Amino acid sequence: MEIRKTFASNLRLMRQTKGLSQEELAHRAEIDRTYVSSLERGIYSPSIDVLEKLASALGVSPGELIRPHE
Amino acid sequence: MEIRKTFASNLRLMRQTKGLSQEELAHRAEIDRTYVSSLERGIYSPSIDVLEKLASALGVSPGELIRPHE
DNA sequence: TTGTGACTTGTAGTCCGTT
DNA sequence: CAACGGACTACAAGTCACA
Repeated sequence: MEIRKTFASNLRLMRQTKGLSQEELAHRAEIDRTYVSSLERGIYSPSIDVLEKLASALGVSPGELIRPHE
Repeated sequence: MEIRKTFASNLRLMRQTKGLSQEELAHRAEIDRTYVSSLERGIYSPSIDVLEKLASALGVSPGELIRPHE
C-alpha cells in the first residue's frame, strides 16, 4: 500500500475517532477545509509540514499518521 | 524543533551512517542529487512520497526519518 | 563530493462556490 | 457534513552549470 493511501485512511479514521468534522480539523490544523477532504480521498501527497499540523491537531505523532495500522 | 529540520538532520546522519554519498542515495531513491542536498539543508519540506522513497533507500521506516532522535 | 543560484514545470494548497 | 468543480497562488520537484 502506498504511503499516500495509508495516510489518507489513517487521517479519516483518527479524525472520526476523535469525533471531529473535516471542517473542525481543518480549522485546528489551520489548513483549508476542502484540502482535508482531498487528503482523505488520497488525491494529494502532503508535505511533512502539513503532516505535522494535522498530527498535532489530532494529538498524535506525525509517524502515527503514516504508519500502517492493520 | 520544526519537523523539517528534524528530517534534514536525520537524513544526513542516517545517510552518513550508511556510508552513502548524496549521489548514491539520490540514485537509489530515484531523485535528484541537488535536491537531496537541499533537503539536508532544510530548504524544502518534502512530500510524504519523497519521504518514503528516501526511507526505503535507507532501509528505515518513514516514521524513523521524521522522529526526533535525541 | 557537496553547495548554490537560476530557472522551469508540476503539484500542493487556498478560496470561491454547488451538489 | 462531505464530495467535488474551477481558478488561482505558493512552493515542492527536477534540471543544469559552476564553484
